[in-house]
Amino acid sequence: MRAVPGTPTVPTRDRILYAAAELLRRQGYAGTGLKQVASCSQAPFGSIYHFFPGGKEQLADEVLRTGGAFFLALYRQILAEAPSVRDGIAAFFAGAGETLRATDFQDACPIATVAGEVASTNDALRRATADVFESWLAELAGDLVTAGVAAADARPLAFALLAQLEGAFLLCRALRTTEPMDAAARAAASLIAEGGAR
Amino acid sequence: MRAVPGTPTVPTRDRILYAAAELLRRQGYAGTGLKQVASCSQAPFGSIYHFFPGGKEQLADEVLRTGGAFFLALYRQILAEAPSVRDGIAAFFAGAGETLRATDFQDACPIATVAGEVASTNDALRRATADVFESWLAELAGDLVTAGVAAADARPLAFALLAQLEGAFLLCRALRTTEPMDAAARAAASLIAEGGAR
DNA sequence: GTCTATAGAGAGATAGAC
DNA sequence: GTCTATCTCTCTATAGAC
Repeated sequence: MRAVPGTPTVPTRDRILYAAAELLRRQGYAGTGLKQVASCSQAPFGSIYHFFPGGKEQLADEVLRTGGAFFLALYRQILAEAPSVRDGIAAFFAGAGETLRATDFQDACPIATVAGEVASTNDALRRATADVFESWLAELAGDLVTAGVAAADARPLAFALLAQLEGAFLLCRALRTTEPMDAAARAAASLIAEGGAR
Repeated sequence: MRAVPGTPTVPTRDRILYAAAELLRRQGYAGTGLKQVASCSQAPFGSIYHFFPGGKEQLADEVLRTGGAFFLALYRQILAEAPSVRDGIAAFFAGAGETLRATDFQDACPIATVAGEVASTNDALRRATADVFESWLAELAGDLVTAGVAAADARPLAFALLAQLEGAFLLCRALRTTEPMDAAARAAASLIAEGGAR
């Protein structure tokens, strides 16, 4: 592809990855076709197989892992700007609700929809989602320990907070309200306080 | 169909509904084919369109609503056998974890996988999932009020408990552990106690 | 590397015999 | 009501020209 001088061009591979990420998170794995990925990314169909020889599964695997890493980076950024871990997590829940509203309830968790679909149908992709969830959990549990939560309590509390977030994402998308996310945010704050975090 | 004398026969329509429910909850909407439903229910393919003239969408709609009603009945039964609302909800979370283990992490929420898929892609089915979630929420919030939770707090608390359950279902299926459900159960108990329920 | 055409399988849906 | 055959469409994947 020839770029207009001075216009930075997004590489084809990245365009494919980005378009696939959007489609997968909204429509799921089985519901997203590679033809649709090609048209949305403005890439020729053959390029998908050029850059992802493993086909749909390889593409989805990379989408899940890079999407998971991106979401983790977002979390880290929000926490870095917050005065405390408690406030940071509260800000993260608030931001999730705002994003839902701003995107007409389309942009929620980048991997949840696919995770539900592949958990019992595709073990390679199931592992990808498990790796991502584990990476989030480890980060969150570490932050909770930093905030003063007892080491033995940090992992269960992190699981509860992550479950609260994921469940609220699903309910908000289904009901088209942020009421569940608001309730989840309050519950999360309560659980964190109960856990003894500063 | 001719039944062996003395052998009660499950009606074809019910067999289709039941098989579709199992497949949809494991594989999702786009991932489940009507041919597969026909073979799993031991029904001829044409019978699907005979009993469900609206095709796949009508079938899925009925599956979601009847599955939701069945799950609600299960919840009611567990609560009826428990000495208190608190104990009943705890028993429900415990039962969810046992079912996950007993079914190799396949039987979780009857509608969550489809709910995630259709939230942004099929408004009729999205409404079906929303109606089911709302029915569960209303029941749960009512029980919390009965247990002594202030009326204004019951609905947010019910949302948080439902989100806790749904998020834990997803994490358990992805990670193939009941650790998230155990953590969710503890968190739920803590939230209920905080809310002032007996 | 880019792009098109097509193979081969499987989907949802329908028609019509029995 | 039961069951089969088939239509049309779309999917993943591949081959091969440029």
